[in-house]
Amino acid sequence: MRIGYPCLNRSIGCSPSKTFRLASYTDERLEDTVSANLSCLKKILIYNAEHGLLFLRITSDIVPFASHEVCSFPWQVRFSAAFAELGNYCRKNGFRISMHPDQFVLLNAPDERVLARSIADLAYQTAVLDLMGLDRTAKVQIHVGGVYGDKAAAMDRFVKNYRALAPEIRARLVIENDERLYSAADCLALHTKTKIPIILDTFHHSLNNNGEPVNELFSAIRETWNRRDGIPMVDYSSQQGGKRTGAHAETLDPENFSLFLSESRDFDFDLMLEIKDKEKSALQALALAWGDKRLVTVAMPD
DNA sequence: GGCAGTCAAGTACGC
DNA sequence: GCGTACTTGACTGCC
Repeated sequence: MRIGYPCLNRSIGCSPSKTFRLASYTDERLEDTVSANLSCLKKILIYNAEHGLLFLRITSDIVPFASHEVCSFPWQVRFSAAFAELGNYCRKNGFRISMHPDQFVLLNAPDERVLARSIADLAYQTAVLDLMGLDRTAKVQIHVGGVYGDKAAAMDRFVKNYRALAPEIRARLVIENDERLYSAADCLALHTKTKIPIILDTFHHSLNNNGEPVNELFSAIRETWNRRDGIPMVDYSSQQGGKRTGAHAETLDPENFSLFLSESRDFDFDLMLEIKDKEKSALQALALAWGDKRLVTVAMPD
């Protein structure tokens, strides 16, 4: 088990998600922004190595507008050496890496223009991981998509569109259960037709489930990841008190987290903490998990 | 410098 | 029909 957090680090004084308005796009602006974002990403990786946080989700904004038609800059060529260096650092430190396109990426969209934009974005995120030279344990995670008034048809469309993807995208793509439309059971049904690995989001599962016993679910999910995909990834969060159901917690709930560790003790996975205070919660989680036989560590964290 | 409004993108849901 | 929410954070114009 490696423990990590998504996208941003609030302690180090830079953001890897710098962007700009579409209206102010220029090649120069893009080049400067990506350069700054990659330099910040390097700082995050160094921080993570120093603190024993070995799982990181790279922000989709690392190359702003990368999959947009406005983007005419050959960023893959310009930054190939920088991406390779970041990837080397990840491998050297035993990091697990993921990316998570946002809610606009819909592989089962009936509208072909939406589908085309979605595939372009998947190609971009796949290219980032490929440029970093990461093996296929580095994943791009998406939700199944919309229902469009006919769930069976929407799932069939997912299968069809998934099968038509380029092999390099399929090698990285994984699906995650969401809190309203597609449960873990729905994802497992899609797995039987596509062999796509499944990321379990435990918080979403608590809001949208079919009453599965935890052990059965972890067992089934584990079987969707083959050796080349690495051990499963799991997203963890908990409910923020006083906010709408489904709102992610601002800070780690130690009691809830310890219970989660205990309930999942028979299963190994890499764990992403989707808590709003980011690395702070991840460090707390690492401390709470300390001594857990699953934990991968490089050194005792500070 | 600080603030408020707005920002590429899609869908579903509650009012 | 419209506003809101989503992993939300970051940019921009105005004071």
